[in-house]
Order: sequence, then C-alpha cells, then structure tokens
Amino acid sequence: MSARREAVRQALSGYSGFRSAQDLYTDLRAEGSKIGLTTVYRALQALSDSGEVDVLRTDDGEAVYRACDTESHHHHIVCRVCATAVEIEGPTVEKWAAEMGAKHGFSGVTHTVEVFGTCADCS
Amino acid sequence: MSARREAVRQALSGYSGFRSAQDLYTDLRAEGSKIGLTTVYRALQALSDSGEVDVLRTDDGEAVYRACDTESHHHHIVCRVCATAVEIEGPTVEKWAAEMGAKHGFSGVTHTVEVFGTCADCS
DNA sequence: TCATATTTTGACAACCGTTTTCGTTTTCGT
DNA sequence: ACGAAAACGAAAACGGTTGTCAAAATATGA
Repeated sequence: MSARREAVRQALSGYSGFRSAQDLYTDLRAEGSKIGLTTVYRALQALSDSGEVDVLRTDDGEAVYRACDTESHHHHIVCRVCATAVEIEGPTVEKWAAEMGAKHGFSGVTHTVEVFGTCADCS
Repeated sequence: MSARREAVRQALSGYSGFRSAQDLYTDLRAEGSKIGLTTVYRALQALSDSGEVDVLRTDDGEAVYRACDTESHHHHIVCRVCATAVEIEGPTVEKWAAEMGAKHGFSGVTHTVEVFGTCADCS
C-alpha cells in the first residue's frame, strides 16, 4: 500500500456517505496534496478490487465510492434540488438486506441505500 | 408520439430484458430504418420521462432500458469476488423508502439499493 | 553503499456513451 | 395549402473514466 493510495483511503473514510473520484481528488488537493487524478482513480480501483470500498453508479453514470467498514451505519434522504441530506434510520432495510443475503447464500452482507426526492422547501 | 419514437418503443418491447441505446440503434438500422442515434436517445429519454420504460446503469456506466409493463422494479445482490448479480425483490424496501420520504416531507421519492456479499461459490 | 530492476506516479491524450447544437425536414392545426 | 411548432440527423461538444509513457519513487541485491 503506497502512501498515495493510503491517502485516498484516508480521505474516503473521512466521510460517512458516498464520494466520487473527482470529489476525493478535489479534497486531497485542497489539503495540499500534489496527487493526480489518475492516481485517485487507480487507488479507488485497487481498493475496490480488494474489497475495501464499495462502488456504485449514480443515475447519471458517475461512479461513487464508500469505505465499507463503516460501523456507524445510517442512510440519507437527499434533496434533488438543494442537495440537503436528512439522516434516516432503517432497521427495516437492515433486516431485509440480511435476510436477502441469507436467502441467496451470501455471506458478509453489506448494503448501500440512498433515497432521493424533492424536499418540502424545494417543491 | 411520433413514428420514430414509436419505432423505438416497439424495438424495446421486442426484448424481455435490458437493452442499451446503442443496441437499439443497431437493431433499428439492421431493420432498414434510417433513424439516427440522437433520436434513439431522445425517444428513450421521453419514454423514460413518461414512465413507459425503466432505466438503470450497468456497472460500467452505460444506461440500459427496459419496457416496463409487467415487470417491476427490483434490486441486486452482488458478489464481491466474482461480481455475479442475483435479482432480488424488495417490496419491503420500496415501502420503507416511500414512508421515509413522506415522513420528512419529500416528494417524488426514488431510491437506489445495492446489496453486497460473498456468494456461496466464492466463500 | 551504490547500481539496477520494479513499481508508482501524474500530465496529457484517447476513449466512449451521452448530450447539445444547428440547419433541415416533417407534422399538425387552421 | 400555409405557416408555426416539433422532430430529425450529422457532427461537434461534453464529462467521467481509462490508457500512454516518461519521470520519479521505491525496492532489490551485490
């Protein structure tokens, strides 16, 4: 694990939600790092391959990443217009995901859930 | 509904699964249509807006479409090792997401759910 | 240590699916 | 049939991602 790769991992674990490669790149540069965008992508790919981060695609095709060892587990409902996020709890979903995993013979089951909508102020 | 748009809809309903815009374009050209790729995209966008087709993103960011008549919205449980995906149904989650949206004053609520784990073969 | 092999890095270009642009063609109402 | 509005297609633009390649960092070993 090189220093740069570790920096990306650190940057990602600083956030509880999902973060795009470009976001992470901006974060790192803002902190003074001289890392390149290419390296951020490579680091994320490596971390993804080794199962240390989860990847998913947003509706507009952008890849977003999350450190998948987060214990403080919660979800968000995000406004499409103003991007405000409200934390929501979901024992229902947690249970459902675990059940689905068991049902299909999967172990070490984790899940990602994001809810989108238009908030009261913006609609 | 223009003739071209109707042709795209027809082409899509000819398949039971998901089909990309470019696939549909190739199909239509093969049938002798002189439709342009741009129009295929526009037709799919219109059909998607009006709720006549479902859209989702493949892991490599490509948008795929499906005529949504009988089939319903579903999710996947993906193996971390071999990337096999199993379709799972989640009335539980659908309901939960809708409830959460209503509870916090959000309208037009959608959600993304991905479940990860290690499948029986890979563990 | 020093020299050499290997890996990692980052600027930049290439890639590819998608969207925008813009001039032309078709459709639709009157 | 006429004019306005919508739809069309070719090509260019766009944006996120991946490939290229030479330089820099790191590991290896004599």
